[in-house]
Amino acid sequence: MKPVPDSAHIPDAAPLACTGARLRKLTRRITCFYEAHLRTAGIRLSQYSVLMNISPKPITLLQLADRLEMDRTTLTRSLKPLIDQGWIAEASGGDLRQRLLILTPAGLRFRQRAELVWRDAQLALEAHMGRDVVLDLNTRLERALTQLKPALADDN
Amino acid sequence: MKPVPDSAHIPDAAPLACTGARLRKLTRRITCFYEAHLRTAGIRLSQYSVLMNISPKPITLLQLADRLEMDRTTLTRSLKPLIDQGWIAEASGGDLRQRLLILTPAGLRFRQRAELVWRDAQLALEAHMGRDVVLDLNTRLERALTQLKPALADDN
DNA sequence: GGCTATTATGTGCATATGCACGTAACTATG
DNA sequence: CATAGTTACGTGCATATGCACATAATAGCC
Repeated sequence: MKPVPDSAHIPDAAPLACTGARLRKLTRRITCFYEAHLRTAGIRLSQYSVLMNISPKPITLLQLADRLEMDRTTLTRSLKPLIDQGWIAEASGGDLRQRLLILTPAGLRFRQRAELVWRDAQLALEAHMGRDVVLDLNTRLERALTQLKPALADDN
Repeated sequence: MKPVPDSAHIPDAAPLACTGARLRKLTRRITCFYEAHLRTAGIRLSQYSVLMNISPKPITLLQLADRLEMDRTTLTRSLKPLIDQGWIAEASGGDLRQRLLILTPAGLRFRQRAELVWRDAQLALEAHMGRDVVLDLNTRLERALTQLKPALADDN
C-alpha cells in the first residue's frame, strides 16, 4: 500500500498543465487544417460558422452574437466581408437601434456549396486524426462548454 | 439485432458536428477566463506562454516558434511587447540573419510572479469546471495534438 | 572567389478577439 | 412630454493569426 501523500509537500491540488495554452495550440492547428480546405471555397472557418447560424429570417446582431457565443464587436467586424460578398444583408425593422440581419438567396446558395467543402474538411480531419479521437474530442469539448458557461458578464 | 445500416441512405461516414467551431468557441471562453486573472499581472495568456518557453540561454526566433508550435511571424509580433517591457532581450551571435532571444533577469523575476497568478487561474478553472473534466480535457487535447502534427509544410 | 540555392527574418494585408469608451434610440416615470 | 436610465451598436486600441511577398546573409558548387 502506498502511504498517504503528505499534502504539505506533495500538494494534491497542484495545478494541471496549462489548459489554455494547449487549447490555443490545437485551435491554431485545426483551424489551419479546415482553412486549407475552405480556401478552395473562398471562406474562413469563422465566416462559415456565421453563415451556418443565420437564416432568411431577420435576427439582430446581438441575438446572432449570442447564438454564436462570440463577442458582439467581433461579430460586427466579421460581418463586413460577408455583407460585401452579398451573402448577408440588412433588413429594416421597427427599432432603429438594431441591425436586422438576414441570409440572402445568394448567401444560401453559397452556403450550400461551402457546406460540401466543409464536409470534406471534417471527414479529412476524421480520417487524419482517427474518427474515434475526433468524436471523443467533440464530446469533451461539449462537456467543457457546458461546464464553462459564457462569462455571465460581471455586471452585477 | 440491429440491421446493417444501408450506407447509401444512412451514410456511416456522416461528418461529425464541426470540431473547429467548438474548439474556437471553447478557446475564446477559456482564454477570457485565464485573462481575467492574468490581467492583474498585466500579461496576456499567449505572452505568458512565450515567457514560459524561453530561458536565459539564447534561442533563435525560429526555434522558439517551433517550440511554441506557432507561426514564426505571429511570434515576431508577440515578442514586441515583451521586449518593450524588458523581459526578453536580443543577444548577438555569429549568424547575422538570426535573432537570438534571451529571458532577461527582469523577465525571470516577472515570470515568477506571473506564474503565481497563472496558478490561481488554473486552479480556479479546475474548481469551476470540475477538476476531472479539466484533466480529461487535457488528455484529449494532448491526444489530438499528437494525432495532428504541425502542418508538415507542403514544401515538398 | 563569384554565382546560385537556401535560410532566417520582417512586413503588408486581411481577418479574429475582446475591452473601454462613446452615441443614438427606446423606455419608464413623474 | 421632458428627463433619466437602459439598450443596441460602432470604433479605437492592442494584440493574435497566418499567408504571400521581399530581403539580407549564409552555404554550396564550379
